[in-house]
Amino acid sequence: MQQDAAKTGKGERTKARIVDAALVLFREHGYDATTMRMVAERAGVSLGNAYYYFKSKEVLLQAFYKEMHDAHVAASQEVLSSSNKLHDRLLGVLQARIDVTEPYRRFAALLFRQAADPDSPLNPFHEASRATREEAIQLFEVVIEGANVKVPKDLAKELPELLWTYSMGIVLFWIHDRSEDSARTRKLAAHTSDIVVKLIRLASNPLLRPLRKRVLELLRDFRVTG
Amino acid sequence: MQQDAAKTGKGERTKARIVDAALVLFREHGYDATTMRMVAERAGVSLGNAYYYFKSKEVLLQAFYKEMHDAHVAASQEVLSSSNKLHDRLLGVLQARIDVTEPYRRFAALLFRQAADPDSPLNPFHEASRATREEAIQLFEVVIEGANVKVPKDLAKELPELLWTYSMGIVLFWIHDRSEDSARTRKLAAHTSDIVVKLIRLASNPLLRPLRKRVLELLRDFRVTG
DNA sequence: CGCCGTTTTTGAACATGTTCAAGAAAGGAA
DNA sequence: TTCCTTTCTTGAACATGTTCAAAAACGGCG
Repeated sequence: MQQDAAKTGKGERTKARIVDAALVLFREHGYDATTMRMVAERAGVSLGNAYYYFKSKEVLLQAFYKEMHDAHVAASQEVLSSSNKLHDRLLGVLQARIDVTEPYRRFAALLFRQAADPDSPLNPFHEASRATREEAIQLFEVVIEGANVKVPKDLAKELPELLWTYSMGIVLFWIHDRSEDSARTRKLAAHTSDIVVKLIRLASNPLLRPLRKRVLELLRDFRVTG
Repeated sequence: MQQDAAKTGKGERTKARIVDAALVLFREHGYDATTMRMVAERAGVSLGNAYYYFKSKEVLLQAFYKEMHDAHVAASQEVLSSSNKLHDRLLGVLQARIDVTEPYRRFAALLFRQAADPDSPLNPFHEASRATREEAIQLFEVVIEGANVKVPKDLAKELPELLWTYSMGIVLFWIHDRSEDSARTRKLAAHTSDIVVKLIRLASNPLLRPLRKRVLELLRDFRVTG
């Protein structure tokens, strides 16, 4: 059962070639300027063949996001393995994302373009992208687990997703941020992550259990994600 | 200087015909299913002529949004002229929007699709749509002005835009809401508007002035809109 | 009216995402 | 090997947003 490229199913290899071509071209010319014909040609297949493997140009983006996410996780490792302070870890992960995705700001905008369409399979809240989303949320699980904070069980259960949602808010701001090196977004992340950490500490106070319960229930009831 | 249709500049009339055709077709078939050729034909002009007046299909949407907004304002009048309770007024306006735009939920999704693109002229945060945005914000000015609440000056200045932002959040939720008659969004609006009103009261407390100042400053610093 | 610059209109052409019928290749069963 | 089914591949065609050069209509001016 060897996994040699030569042995891998032919289809698999063709598919990989198409993704690779798309990634290079997306990076080089951006999404809009990259045509499916360019992708097909670079991959050495016919136009129709590209569509045999990818139902639309849009789904080719998923490969790009996956790659960005992997890079983000890798870039997050440094902070996550060097500090156990919640604020450092949270802010570090947010900054890592900016660092990694900075050159591809316009792609992030596309992500939100899709996010707005309830029927798009790329919508991060959509069922079809559950896997991708859960992987992203997992990163925030790690952020919390490795931090020296005690959060009550009920909150702990929801916290990763809450932080992910918060981070999506940062991304949304970042998309519109025209400042040099995304300086404004970095500032926003620093400010708000501080507040978020304080809120978590506050919410963990046993005295606030009833209020916390009510708020968490509300959030659960109106959760957007499947 | 009579404004007879017959006397209005020829260009104006053609332009109006195109908009009218677009509105009817958008309503009937939706945005995607309406082609520029259909619009042109219905308007009785050539395809190229439609593009002479409207740079793209997208900008034709603006006319649609304008119409929806006007309908929303009209539908809001009832509550606004019958109650001076802040909560009733705020929730009433939110509900009016749901009532009015319910049949066009998919259009709202398009709005956010554009909102995600920082360069789109339809982006509600964009400079180009400042007029539209300010008109929408104005509605919330009325909501506050007619309510029997005293808010400190510094907060009062920002409040309309804050409420507008909040209402955009409700819209974002609504886009993904598949429940019958948008029931979930209505519930969300009821819950959150209550909280919002309480927060406004709380924030107006003179004792909280320093905190309020800090938060408002933060908001001003990181305002997304122009 | 006849001329000229501007505005409006047209129809054809183009670019590109997507579909599809038909053929080629691959992989087994007999 | 031969035949059949499934998988893969192709190239042409289609739909539609958009552009553009040229023609037509318009509006004043002499």
